[in-house]
Amino acid sequence: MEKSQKNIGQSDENCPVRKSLKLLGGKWTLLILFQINERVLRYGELKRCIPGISEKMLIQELNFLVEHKLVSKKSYPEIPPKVEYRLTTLGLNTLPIVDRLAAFGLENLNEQPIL
Amino acid sequence: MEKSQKNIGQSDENCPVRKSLKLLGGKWTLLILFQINERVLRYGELKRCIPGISEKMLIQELNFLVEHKLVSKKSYPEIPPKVEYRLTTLGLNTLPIVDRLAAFGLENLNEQPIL
DNA sequence: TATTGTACTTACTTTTAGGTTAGAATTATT
DNA sequence: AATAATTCTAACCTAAAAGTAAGTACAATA
Repeated sequence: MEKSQKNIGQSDENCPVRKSLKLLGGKWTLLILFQINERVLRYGELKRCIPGISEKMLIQELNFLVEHKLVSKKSYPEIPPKVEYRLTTLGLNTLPIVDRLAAFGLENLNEQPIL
Repeated sequence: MEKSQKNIGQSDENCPVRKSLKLLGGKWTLLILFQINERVLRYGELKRCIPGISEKMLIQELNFLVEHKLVSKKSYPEIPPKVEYRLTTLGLNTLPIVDRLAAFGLENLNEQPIL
């Protein structure tokens, strides 16, 4: 194989799957994006949407998502505080991934407690 | 809200996204499925396809994938050993997910070292 | 003045994932 | 007799991810 030839089927650091996974591969990441979806959700609502997540993890993930421009955040100067989260355009672009994930789950992981 | 009403937008343990993530959410899982794809690959080839993975992780993941019926394994009684891996029907069903992941990476994570 | 609601923050501990290194098995080759 | 080739195993260790629990801020409300 020549040096100049493309490394077909080789997943180096520039592999798009790897890059996506680095951004979206967290335990809660895609689930949170899925829950926000096309809605506008307050922090508390979101928390109720994802039973089992700890406040720490939720905030941590949300900060990460805002930092990486997948989610935008709007705080209202009120007491008690009010904060809204929604997907950015980039965040919306992840929805096809989550949709496939959901479809796979529905079609292939019915009932059976696999793990 | 009535008790009998569906918990719309609520991600409990039966949420298909959560179930899929439980099965496919490992660091290397989707990448390995992506690499195998529609090919038939020997262990060594696969290893070369995924620079950076350790032998331990690769074997561990492959065992996991075989155990969960996403990948099938065929050993030839030869010395030195020869083992082939390929996707099962279930494994092939995950490819749309990886495709979306790849597309997202290509379309949104160009060049910029985000992480 | 005590309590409630909301969105966090901090410190600490535990769990899990992942990495490293070495080695086993077996036959052909040098 | 040593080496290579290939697929895997086992022991150990570290670092990152995640969980737990408590606390903060501030005004409204009771």
